[in-house]
Amino acid sequence: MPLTILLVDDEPLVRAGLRAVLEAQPDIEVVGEAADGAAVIPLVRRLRPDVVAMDVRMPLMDGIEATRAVLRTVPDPPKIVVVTTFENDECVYGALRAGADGFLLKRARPAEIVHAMRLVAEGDSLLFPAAVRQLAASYGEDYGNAEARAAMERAALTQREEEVLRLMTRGLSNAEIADRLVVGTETVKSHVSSVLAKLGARDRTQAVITAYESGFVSPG
Amino acid sequence: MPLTILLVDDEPLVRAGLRAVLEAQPDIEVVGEAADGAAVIPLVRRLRPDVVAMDVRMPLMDGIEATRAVLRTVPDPPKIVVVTTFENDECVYGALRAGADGFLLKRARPAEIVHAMRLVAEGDSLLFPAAVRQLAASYGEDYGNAEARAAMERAALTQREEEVLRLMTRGLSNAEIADRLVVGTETVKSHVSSVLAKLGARDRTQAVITAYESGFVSPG
DNA sequence: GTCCGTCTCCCCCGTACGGGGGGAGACCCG
DNA sequence: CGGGTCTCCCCCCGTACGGGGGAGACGGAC
Repeated sequence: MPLTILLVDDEPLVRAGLRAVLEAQPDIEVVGEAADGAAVIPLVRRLRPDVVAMDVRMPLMDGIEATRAVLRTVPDPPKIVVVTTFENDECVYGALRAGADGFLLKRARPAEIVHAMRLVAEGDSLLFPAAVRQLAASYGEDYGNAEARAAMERAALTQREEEVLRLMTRGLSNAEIADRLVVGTETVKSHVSSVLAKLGARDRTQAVITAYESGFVSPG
Repeated sequence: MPLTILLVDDEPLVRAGLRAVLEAQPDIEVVGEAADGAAVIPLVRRLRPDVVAMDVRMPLMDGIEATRAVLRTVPDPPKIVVVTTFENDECVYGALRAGADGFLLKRARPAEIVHAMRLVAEGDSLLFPAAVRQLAASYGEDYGNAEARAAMERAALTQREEEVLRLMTRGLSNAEIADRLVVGTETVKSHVSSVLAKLGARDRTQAVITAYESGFVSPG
């Protein structure tokens, strides 16, 4: 039986290209296409492809959400290969974390694309060699959401404010932070207020989110 | 001039082993050793090694903190190779994010270790091939803080609760969530309350933190 | 049929939170 | 010296938040 593949990409041109490349192989069959992540789950359920080639950047639901959704909701889910244009696309990382089995550059040569699909279908996770270095490099840059990182930089928090923010990201209340820093709660409140103002956050939750998104603190 | 290396590992045996392997090479010189991350910065400043071989798990200051510290405080910092025992060591990921240039398994063959040091010194980031797959697999497992992940699993949130939590992690208020889900704010409050109860969180901020730490949502 | 879980909505109530002010001492730097 | 920044403290005040408790509707499980 052939290797069945579902293509998910908002650009018809890309889908056509992938289809052409893949269907040139006698043992590979493109069983369906979707233009957005939102449409993926029912298609996967119905078509039960071996592999989903998933674009990361799509209008309604991006590849990361879609990957997560498929893996959570579909029993015995297909392998998922994330397809992207840029080697250092920050989304790739999120997709891998969401459970993608590999990723692939759009500019890869046809033979490489075919090879990647076969490898993944066989259960091999892969990180495309040319991109591994870029991926590693992006780690070095202290990965994070670009806007959030910009917000953190613009913020230019003082030492004390950074300290307070860090404690906020541990889930401490103002009173607890005051206790920890051996200052009054009113002092903490004033620090918190300037942190919120500088980060453009409405409340401490948004500030903590920005801290995570910017890489100011990292999960784990 | 030789390739200079600083060894950082809490186990003398491991340091001895690395030293033996590396110094067998005529062009490699181990210029120093440290037993803990806390001692690294002054040593790096004084010895100015080309590469630091850094254990991830150490008593006082772990390899992640140490890596971050070195890269932040030392001008023109050395390359840092993270050394670990386990392929799926969760710390590895954090170290890479902290700016490590590569990682290496302790069980690697001597030739591989030497090769890795040379590669990194030449400016090549590397992810050791045998470990790449493991790393990718660990992505699939949805990397995150173990306790937080356990908390998320124990929580067993309903579909709606997950949805609400996801919107909380976008920084939305109860009213905004209600608006988004087209339900009443009281409904949202009730969902939020059960999310907090299930996650053992005191407030929405702590819930969002757990969500990030567990990998329920990922920065980026 | 009954039971249970989920989703929905409602009430009251206390408080931690956050906004908006003002003010004071310490420090560095031009 | 004055200006700026950082730090800390205090006030009032409104409200979003979270706890507690209750309840109807739907669905699936038994």
